[in-house]
Amino acid sequence: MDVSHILDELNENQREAVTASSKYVLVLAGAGSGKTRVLVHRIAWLVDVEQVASYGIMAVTFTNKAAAEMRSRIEALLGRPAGGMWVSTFHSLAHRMLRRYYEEAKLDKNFQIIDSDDQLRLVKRIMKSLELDPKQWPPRQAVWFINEQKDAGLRSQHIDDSNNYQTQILNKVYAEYEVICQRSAVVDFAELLLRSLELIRDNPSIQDHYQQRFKYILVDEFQDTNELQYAWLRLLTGKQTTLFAVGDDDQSIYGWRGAKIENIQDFSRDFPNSQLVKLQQNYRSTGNILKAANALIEQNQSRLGKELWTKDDDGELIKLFTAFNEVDEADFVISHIQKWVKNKGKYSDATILYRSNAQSRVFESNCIEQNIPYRVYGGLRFYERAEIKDALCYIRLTANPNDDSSLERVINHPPRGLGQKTVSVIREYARDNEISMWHACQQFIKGKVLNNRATGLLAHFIALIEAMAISREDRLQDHFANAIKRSGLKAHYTKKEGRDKGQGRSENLDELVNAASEFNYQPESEHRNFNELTAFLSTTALDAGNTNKTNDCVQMMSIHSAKGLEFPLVFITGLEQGLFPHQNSIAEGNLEEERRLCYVAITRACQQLCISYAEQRQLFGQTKPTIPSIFLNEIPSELIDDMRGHRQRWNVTPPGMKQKSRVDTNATVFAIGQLVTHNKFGEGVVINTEGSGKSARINVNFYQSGYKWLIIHYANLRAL
DNA sequence: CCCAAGGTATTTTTT
DNA sequence: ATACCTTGGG
Repeated sequence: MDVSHILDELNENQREAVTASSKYVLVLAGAGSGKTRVLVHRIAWLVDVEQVASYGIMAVTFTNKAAAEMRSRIEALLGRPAGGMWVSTFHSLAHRMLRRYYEEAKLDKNFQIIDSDDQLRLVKRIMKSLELDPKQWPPRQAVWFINEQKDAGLRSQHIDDSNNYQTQILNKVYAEYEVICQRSAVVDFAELLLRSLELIRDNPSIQDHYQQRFKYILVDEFQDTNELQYAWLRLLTGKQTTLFAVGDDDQSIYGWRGAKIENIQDFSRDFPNSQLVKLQQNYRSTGNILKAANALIEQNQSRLGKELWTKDDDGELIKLFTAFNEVDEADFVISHIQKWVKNKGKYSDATILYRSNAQSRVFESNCIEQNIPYRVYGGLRFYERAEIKDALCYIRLTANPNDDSSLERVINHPPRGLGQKTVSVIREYARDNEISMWHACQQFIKGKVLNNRATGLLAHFIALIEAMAISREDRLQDHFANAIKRSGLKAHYTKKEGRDKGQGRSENLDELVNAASEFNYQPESEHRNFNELTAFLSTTALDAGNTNKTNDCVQMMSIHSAKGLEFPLVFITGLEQGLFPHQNSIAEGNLEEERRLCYVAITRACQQLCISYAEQRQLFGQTKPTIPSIFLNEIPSELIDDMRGHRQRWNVTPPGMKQKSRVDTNATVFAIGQLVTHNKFGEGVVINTEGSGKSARINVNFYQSGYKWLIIHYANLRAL
């Protein structure tokens, strides 16, 4: 058999991983070392060489994007569709199992998935009905508690709260939440995993079925698995199962949402006689970038140990820019990008990374002023938009009217006279009688419990949903168009928000109909056991529709969202104590995860890496001096080109600072960044100005005596 | 039912 | 600074 197409383009270690014969294999794949390539080639090896049926292979990822990429690369390498192979996210796989065995999982046939926004709303309502003061008991904290318990595999009944009042209260919310979800026939994200874990664990025949079927399980980004996902994998890994896990402990940056770095660290203990393969040759970055990354991550104590190397040259030094403030920092970054573009490059070569999303503002306004195309990643996704969720809640009700969560959202939206009072009567009645709100509504209409007006309005609402439900048998797009039309949402938004904004919402609703018409329903494979409507609704919950337009523009994103990506030119900004590493992480003692985050950031760069910090930064409305990040000290200075010395000082007002930096006074006009001299304090740099006329003040960072606020009128400053 | 005023928090994100 | 949420008055 000719295996050259699978092995030819691999290095020695990659081949070892792809052809490994051990039952349990852990591949420690450094950044840019060909991790996905190894997974894809491994699967091709199994199918083409070891003659494993596609049907017997399961590949698990965390994101839909990764799953889609993996599947398409597998099919490209095999030269045919990988039918029967399960290549999906944890949640999507769990979901498939639950649709297949909904009865054993004790779920309604038409159960729906709620997203984190729905979950928060639901928890808020429950806490309100339990009369918990939201100031004392923040709903977000309760959501966090519930998800944390589920991720640990615990139901409310398993939790010992006898010694802790706070746990008692939170667990009471959890218990009530479980009841409402079950009655509403909805499951949240963590529930998908927990429910399918319980399904496999409590039904030996089902466990046996999956263990017989999937003899080859492959896991991507293994360092990001949480306790529940790990337990789920172990339940599926039977005596005959081959488990192939790929990950990088140095890139574990999701500890804060439950990822257990221990899962990768303890792999060899939990899976005896496992084979460890390290991929350390990097195909992405220059030598200097890798040296910096290696030196930084070496400061972490708990590591499996790995050092990246490249056949590539050292390349350029890492540029370090010390900015006066965040505006100056943005100006440096953007002008540097301009230079890059003038030379040879494209805008899309460049990415600006930051620790927290709020930092994007300054870069954005600079781009706007200079007419530079840019794109910020990580905003609201399509299916999370309010108007889309509104429409989907109507549609969800047509599939499953018992969904209280959806009913609450739309019963009076757009307003139809069913205000808080009426809704709370319905809610209480449903709760007391242990029925869904939909059933409560029906009983209210028959029983005339409410006054005539409310009864009539309620009957009207019920009739509306029922009328929408009739079109359920139509083509998906017609069903959607009908529901949207009858809901009155478009008119509502146009009236409330005026033409421009309302029109945007209206267009989004049309886009939803489009999405329905383009939906690829696959009853033979992916959507077996799903009807078309349920399949679509599940997709909207599990795959929130990332719009990936690749125009030529500068990209801005948090370091977390940059994981897995690479760019020729990378800026890491805001390297200041408290910002990066973040204050909260320092306080929680999570410095190692912050350092891994910095490692991820550095290893995104292919050719040129620029890092920067500001000497003072505005945060929460206050400008404060900063301390440079300790990570700067951990990068060897011989790798750094410190631009502080040889960057030209401003002799014109930098763009974007015309308003803020100039002061209207008869005295000299000073720009931020300008060098000035003072009779007593000597030379310094203008940091900020404030006020106007004779009371105008100026903030100068003097080289000798530090920061001073001076009244311009009296200070007698001279520009240099 | 809508709007304005005031209080509060403000890391990172996928499913 | 600012965005989000609750609350009170019209």
